[in-house]
Amino acid sequence: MTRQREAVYGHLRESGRHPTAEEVYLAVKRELPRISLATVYKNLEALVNCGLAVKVTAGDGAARYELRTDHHYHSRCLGCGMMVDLEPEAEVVLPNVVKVPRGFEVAQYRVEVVGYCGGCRKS
Amino acid sequence: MTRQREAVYGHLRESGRHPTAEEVYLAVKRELPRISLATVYKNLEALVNCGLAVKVTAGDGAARYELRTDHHYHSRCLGCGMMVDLEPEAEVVLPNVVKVPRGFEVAQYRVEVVGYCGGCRKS
DNA sequence: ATTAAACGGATAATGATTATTGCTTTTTAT
DNA sequence: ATAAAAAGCAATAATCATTATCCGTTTAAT
Repeated sequence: MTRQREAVYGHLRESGRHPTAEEVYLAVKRELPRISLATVYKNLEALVNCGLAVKVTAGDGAARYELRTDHHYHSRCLGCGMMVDLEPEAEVVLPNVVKVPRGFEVAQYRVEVVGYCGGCRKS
Repeated sequence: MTRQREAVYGHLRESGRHPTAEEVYLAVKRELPRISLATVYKNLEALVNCGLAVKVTAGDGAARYELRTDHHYHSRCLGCGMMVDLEPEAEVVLPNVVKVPRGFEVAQYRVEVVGYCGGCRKS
């Protein structure tokens, strides 16, 4: 845990959001002005590898990162890309409701609700 | 519907797979050797815009395309990136099992089972 | 203290996708 | 039928996110 990695981790913890690598970079730079974007990427990857953080690839643009918590779902806004955690109303174990191909080893499953947030909603 | 667009559409229909833009390009090139990768991208985008096809962004690598069908789920192999349709065992209406934020307009939801296919499975 | 390993910073490279440009084909209006 | 306009194509350049490389510096082990 170096100062840089601590700062990256700290931003994930304090922001409580799902920032992109770029956003983490801009935020951490205020504290460590000499940090490089590549360092942020490297430290985010390190945090993911040791299980402290999770990388959520939205698909359209940049990947987003968050601290690892119990399994939950996300909503994603097609307008601004904002990502928000969703609380499950009922626990659903996805691998039980779909037919997984023979021989397929399930590592994880993802559920994402896509649409438009209040601010971006088309009027 | 130009010859090029027809060929792109035809490949999506006949392959029955989830090819990337590159794979569509290579396949269509056998029929229309002068076609350009950019044309394939543009036509894929046009097919998506008019609702004939769906773009499925896996997150790690290139996006994949398929013809629009009724809603279904996907599995994705972390080894080779292969994507396979999943038949639901039971119909689950996702927006009913999560709390969507106030004001959020749900356009679609995605379910993805991630893991390793039989061929890529770690022994 | 000395050597090796890990890390950080800067920059270059890569890979997927999108934008631009000029040309060709098709469509439309006369 | 012919001229003008529009749409589409191909090639290439540009962009964006991410990863690799290189080298100097810090940290850890002996």
